[in-house]
Amino acid sequence: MAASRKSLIKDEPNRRAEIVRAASRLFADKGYSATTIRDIARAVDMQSGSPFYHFRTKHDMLLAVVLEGMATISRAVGAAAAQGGTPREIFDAMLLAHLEQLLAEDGRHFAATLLHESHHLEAAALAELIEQKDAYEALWQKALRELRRAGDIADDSHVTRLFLMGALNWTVQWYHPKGGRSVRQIARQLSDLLLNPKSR
Amino acid sequence: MAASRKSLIKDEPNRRAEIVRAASRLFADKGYSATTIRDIARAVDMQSGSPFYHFRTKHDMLLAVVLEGMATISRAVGAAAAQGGTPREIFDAMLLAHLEQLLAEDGRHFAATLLHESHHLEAAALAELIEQKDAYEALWQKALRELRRAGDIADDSHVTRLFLMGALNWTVQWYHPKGGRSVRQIARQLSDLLLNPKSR
DNA sequence: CCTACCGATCGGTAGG
DNA sequence: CCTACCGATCGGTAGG
Repeated sequence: MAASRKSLIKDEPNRRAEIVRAASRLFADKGYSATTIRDIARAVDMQSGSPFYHFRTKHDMLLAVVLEGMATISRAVGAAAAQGGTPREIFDAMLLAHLEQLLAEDGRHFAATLLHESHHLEAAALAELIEQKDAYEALWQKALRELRRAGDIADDSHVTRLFLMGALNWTVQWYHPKGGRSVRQIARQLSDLLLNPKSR
Repeated sequence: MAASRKSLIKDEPNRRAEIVRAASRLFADKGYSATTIRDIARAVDMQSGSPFYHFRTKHDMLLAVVLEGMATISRAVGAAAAQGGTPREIFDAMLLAHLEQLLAEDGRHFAATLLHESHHLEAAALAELIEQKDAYEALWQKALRELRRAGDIADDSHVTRLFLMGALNWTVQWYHPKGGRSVRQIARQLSDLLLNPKSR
C-alpha cells in the first residue's frame, strides 16, 4: 500500500526536526556534555560532520531542544487555563496538561532536557529561556491567586508556587508508564493534597 | 601566632577529603561530564595526574561525593526524627533538617551533585545509592503514616511522599541565601501547605 | 550533506 | 605526589 511514503519525504525540511528530536533523547539520557555530535549524527543516520549543516554549534542544538520543550508545555497549559471554569477546574486542567507534557512518550525527553540540562546554555540563551519560564510560571501564580479568592487554598504566595513546581517537575524522576498510576490519577492526588476539601 | 597551623597539617590524611569537597563543588556547578580531572586537581593545588593517587577513576570520585551527600542528609533527618514529639513536631523537625542540608553553604554542593549527577554512576554504584535512598525515604513514609494517624494529613500514600520530596528537593533550584526567606520560614510554609490547619 | 581532517583536550598510567 | 606521556575522542571546518 503506502510503503514508499516515508522514504519519499526523506528530503523534506524536517531533517532538522529529526536532529532536534534525537538530540532531546540523548541529552535526556546521557546529559548534554556526555552526548557527542557523533551520537546525534548516528541516531539520524548522518555522517559526523553533517549536523553542522543544520546547526552552527552543539549549544544551538541544546537551545532548540530546550525552547521547544518550554514552548510545548506553555502552549498546553495555557490552552487548559483558557478553557475556563471554576478556579478549581482550571487548576486541575492545568495540572493535567503540565504532567501530560512532562510524562508522555513523545515530549518527556524535551522536558527532561529542559529541567536538567538548561544550565549548560550560555548566558544569552539562558536569559531567553528564563524569560519564557517566568511568563509560564505567571500562569500558575494567577491560578493560585484565584484559588485563594475562591477559598480553595490558604496561601497563594510565590513559595507555594515553587513547592507546586517542585512536586510537578519531580514526577520526571519517579514516574513510569507501566507503574500502575495514570497521569490523571497523579494530577488528581496533587490537587487533593494542595486544595482544601471540597465543600458539600 | 598560629600562622603555620594550616601548612603544618598539609600532609594529613584529609587531602582525600579536600578532593571530594572540590569535586562536589565542580560537579554541582558544571556537571560531572563537563568537569575535568584537571579542574579538580587545580582546585586543590595538585598536578593533573595526582588525584589518581587517591581515586582509581573519576567515577569513584562521583560515588564518594554522592554517598557522602546521601549519608549527611540521612543522618541529619534521622536525628531529627529520633528527637521525638508529636507527629507534627517530628515532621517539622525533619523538614527543617532536610532543607538545612540541602541549602547550607557547606553541604549544598554535595546535595546538588546527588540530585543531578547520580545517573552518571555505573550500575553497581547506582544500586548502592538507591538502597540508601530507599532507606532514607522510608523515614519519610513512616512520618507521613503517623501524621495520618493523628489526623494531620488526609493521604499518606507513596505518591504523597513523592510530591513532598519534589517540593523539598526543588528548593535547590530557586533558593538563594540572600533571598530574604530563611530556611526555617520555608520549612514552615511547606508544613502549613501540606498539613491540616491545627485544631484550636 | 559527505570526505577528510585539525587542534585541543581528556582520563588514565609508568616510573620515579 | 610529580613528570612526562599515550591513545582516544571531541567539536568543528574546508572543500567539494
